[in-house]
Amino acid sequence: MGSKISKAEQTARTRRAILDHARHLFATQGYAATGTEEIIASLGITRGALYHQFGNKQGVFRAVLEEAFIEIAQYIETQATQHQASWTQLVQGSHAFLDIAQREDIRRLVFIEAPAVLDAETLAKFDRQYGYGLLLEAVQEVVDAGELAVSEAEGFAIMLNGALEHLAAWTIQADGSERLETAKTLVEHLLTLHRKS
Amino acid sequence: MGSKISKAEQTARTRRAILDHARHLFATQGYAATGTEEIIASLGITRGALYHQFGNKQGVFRAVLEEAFIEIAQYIETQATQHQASWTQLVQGSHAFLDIAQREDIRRLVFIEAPAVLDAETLAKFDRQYGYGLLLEAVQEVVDAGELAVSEAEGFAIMLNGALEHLAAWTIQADGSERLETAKTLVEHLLTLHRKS
DNA sequence: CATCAGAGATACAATCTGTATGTATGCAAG
DNA sequence: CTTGCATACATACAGATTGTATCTCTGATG
Repeated sequence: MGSKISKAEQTARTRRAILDHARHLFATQGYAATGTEEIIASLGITRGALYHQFGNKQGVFRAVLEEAFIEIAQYIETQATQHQASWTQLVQGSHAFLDIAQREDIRRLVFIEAPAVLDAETLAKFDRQYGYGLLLEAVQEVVDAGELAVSEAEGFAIMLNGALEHLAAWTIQADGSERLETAKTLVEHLLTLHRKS
Repeated sequence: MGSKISKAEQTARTRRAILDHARHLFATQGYAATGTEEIIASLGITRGALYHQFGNKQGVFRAVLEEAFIEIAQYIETQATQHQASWTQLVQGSHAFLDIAQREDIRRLVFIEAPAVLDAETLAKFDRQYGYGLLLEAVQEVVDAGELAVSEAEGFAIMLNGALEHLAAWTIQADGSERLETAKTLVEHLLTLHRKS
């Protein structure tokens, strides 16, 4: 009958409220230190709604993490596709990764909490879809273009991925953008050294 | 007076038993999924002993982790010091890292669980003492010897560290030693490219 | 040998997750 | 329109788990 909001709208609002608050808590306190009670506090709902929408606490984290991953992938995609050459896309994509990883919440969720909270399989799926998978594609294209002298594209992409991740963590430990610039220089230099002459 | 064992011996046995069992459980099930009750089960003691020796569950993990870190550092140290040249030490040390990281328990404890369980400060201390800190020293020596063309030794060490860590995880995902050999080749190639001509 | 400190056991309080059950309402079919 | 039902959510409860407080026992020590 005549009601304020539709059922789908209700669901959407509830999920959004939970996801937003849970993300903030997971990113600031960590997964283990955040209770389901705390997540729904001051949202005007009970734990029943949370369990109905997400199944369990891990389900909430999985949903939160996927949104974080999507943000990463979208940002990098946006930055990289502003260039034509596969080489430039790889370099700019790497820089974009370092930029987006400056965000504390993303780093904490994706690199600190996620590996311990989710099983390897689920995490690998996300990583293939939004993380390492995209990097590998970018590397492969440069290799196919004959501009990168690497024997094993997969291993090289893994190596680059690890380098980027740790550099990102390093840049946050100090304030100012000096380290971020240093990191970008180091990565670009590393890629250049592997460039086919 | 005349008793079976001394007090110090008693403490040592208790701690060792807890550390061994806890390490196995933390490494196979993860920290969160392992209860203190489960840790002391079949050790002939109660949770009281565990809390007396380690304060809390996190204290047990911290002790377990430190032992794992020490094993890593010792193995790498042993392998690296078999060579004289700082350059060779860096290369062989990197290879040694990949070797020791093949052990599933070490990888799980140090790279998956530790970042989520311990606070950043504690983890950083361990890393400086047994992990990244030693790598940085090795890099610095090569730089000082004028054989490495890097502007920022610290950043380069971080980058190398990340590359090694992810490569190690990658080599375990498949069986056989092909990936391990590939990883070693990739790292050595990376270092060689940065070598001062 | 008398005392004390350390090791460990026991019992309890406080959380916290997940589930089972109950209720109201949007929505679709007749 | 009304009847029926599935969905969304609330409530109450069971089970498990961490940490602490208290008590006991026994080496170590002067």
